[in-house]
Amino acid sequence: MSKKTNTYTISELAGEFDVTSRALRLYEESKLLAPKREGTRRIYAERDRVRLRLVLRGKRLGWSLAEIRESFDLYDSNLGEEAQLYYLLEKLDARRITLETQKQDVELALADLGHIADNAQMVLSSIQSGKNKRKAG
Amino acid sequence: MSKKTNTYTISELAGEFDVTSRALRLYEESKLLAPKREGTRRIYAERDRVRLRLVLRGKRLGWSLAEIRESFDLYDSNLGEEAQLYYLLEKLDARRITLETQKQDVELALADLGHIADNAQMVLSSIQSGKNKRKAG
DNA sequence: CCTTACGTTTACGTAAACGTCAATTGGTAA
DNA sequence: TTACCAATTGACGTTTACGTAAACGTAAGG
Repeated sequence: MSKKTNTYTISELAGEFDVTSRALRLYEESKLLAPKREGTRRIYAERDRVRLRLVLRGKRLGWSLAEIRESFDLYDSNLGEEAQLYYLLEKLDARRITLETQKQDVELALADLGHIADNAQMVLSSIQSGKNKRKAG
Repeated sequence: MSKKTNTYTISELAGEFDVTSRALRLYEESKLLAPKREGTRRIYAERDRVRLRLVLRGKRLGWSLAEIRESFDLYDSNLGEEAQLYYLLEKLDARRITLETQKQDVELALADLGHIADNAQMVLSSIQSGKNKRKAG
């Protein structure tokens, strides 16, 4: 059984995720990606694709590149010493709290949209019933 | 029964929501707030507080001030003509879709955090049981 | 060999969202 | 009146997240 060693050029990866090559280079400079090199050219592996997926998810959540980097650090964090574990758990909890808040915010925003949409639907159907009356009359 | 006509100065409002006065002036310039004036001074009413609350919620969701403005426009939109209603419903649906995506993203991020935390907890408790053994031995 | 496509680094530009003065004004307490 | 405080406008600075252009390398195809 051979490992899957799919690789991608910068433009392939950029195309697949609909970002620019410039962005990928920036993410690398920001320590979010670490493609191998073939001479001077970047060679992206599956690991980088996974990372990129996480980067874009972070962006959709409104995180800065630095915050995304921190989230990677949490994931890769060294679980050696007890103090470090407590520190990690603290940071995880802080993130969890803001995510829970964000979750509520999303729910509220969705509810608001729903109310507006309901209202619009009502107005719309009253307009259309008016048309039907004129047709029938 | 008299209307509640609570008003606030800029620093009161800024203090309550933990933003700077500069930010409030920027939000006004961005048409997100519209406080009355008493001479040259800004007088914020309940309506502005509500708006500000929504602004901050939008920010927590990662929206730009322009996007927040758009959301206000959706809310205040004129429901006069049929075409406008369809337009409105389209925009509402677009927002709903990105919010649903964001909701999933939040869930995924929370799940990831949970896995890391679980792992850390396991390592931590194994460290602590090691201590107990040494204590007992 | 020449062109074309794709990639590289370096450098500068830009829009958004404020922060940070500075100079000034208006109201109030002493 | 004077002194002070909060507030105002205006201008400039800053950070983030890229966009954009210049100048160059490399490999493939005609």
